[in-house]
Amino acid sequence: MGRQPCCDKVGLKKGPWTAEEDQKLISFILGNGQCCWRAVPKLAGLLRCGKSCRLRWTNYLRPDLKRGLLSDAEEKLVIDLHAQLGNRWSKIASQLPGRTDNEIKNHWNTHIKKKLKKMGLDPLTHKPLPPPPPPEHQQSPPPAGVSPEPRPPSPSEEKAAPTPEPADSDLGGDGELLLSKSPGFCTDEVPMLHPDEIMVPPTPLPASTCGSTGGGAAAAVSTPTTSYSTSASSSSCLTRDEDSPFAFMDMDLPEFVFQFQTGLDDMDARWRDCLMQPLPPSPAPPTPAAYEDPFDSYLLQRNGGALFSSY
DNA sequence: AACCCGATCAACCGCAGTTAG
DNA sequence: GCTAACTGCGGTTGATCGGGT
Repeated sequence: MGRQPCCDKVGLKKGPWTAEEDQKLISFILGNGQCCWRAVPKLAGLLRCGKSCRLRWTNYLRPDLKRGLLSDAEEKLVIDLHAQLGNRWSKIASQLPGRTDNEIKNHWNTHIKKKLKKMGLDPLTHKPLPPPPPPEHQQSPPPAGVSPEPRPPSPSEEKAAPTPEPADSDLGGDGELLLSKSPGFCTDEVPMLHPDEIMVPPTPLPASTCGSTGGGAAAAVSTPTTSYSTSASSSSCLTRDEDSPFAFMDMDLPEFVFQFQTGLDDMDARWRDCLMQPLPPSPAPPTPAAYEDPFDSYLLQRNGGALFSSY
């Protein structure tokens, strides 16, 4: 006999996560570290399967995530990596600190694919597309031995796309990626997280500073998922990329960021404490004025008016 | 104002490899 | 060594949003 089932699928919740669920998950992981996802839902009091918890954490709640559109450099890197790795999104994501495989996959499918096609490149092979066939009323079958290109590949074809096998040797040798030695955080090598390893967001700056610092990394954090529109007012001058309080991890740090370093430990404790607080029975939406404390203000801005994101 | 449609992205599904019993 | 659960990955789906008509 093997192990116990990871989760009995009966009675488990599906669909978008609520703020309360997020808080429970964050609190649990902050308090206990990241381990055995199977046990997480039970211990955290969530009616989710461990898989769902892991996904939510790695794709959305993880504090080191850099949100927002990929920069040009990142996009170039993704294209470069895809040319060598194919659809190995997790491998590609591991070369882009703060990005998830899901995010890159989505970006590829929604942006990069189109760009490459516009440029006349096959997104699968990264080679020039054959010229489009002259328009015909009825497409006649291609001659024997001739591939009816171009056409969108079926999923199975895409899966079997000519992925240059990098021999999975960490791209060493000739196939070594110049950019693969980035010392950044690897998303598919997520270390065990402990509360004191969680980066703490710096105090937000007033909205008036947006754009003037060139960073504004902490000015506001949208909580996407089901609610990224809710924080529009507080983050209107920022891109989502800039929204993340953790976005500075691999960026040129705006000077003001360093001003917060000294108080970081204290903030860490408060971040944790705040997250560990049980939700009030019926949280009254606080008014912005009620949060004169920078940290509370951060939470307020992050979630567009609530300590935790409104859904 | 209402509707349509394309774009976006969080979340789910299912598979494969790994590992515990 | 076998079986079944666990974990991670890639593909796909569906809800939501915003722009156009």
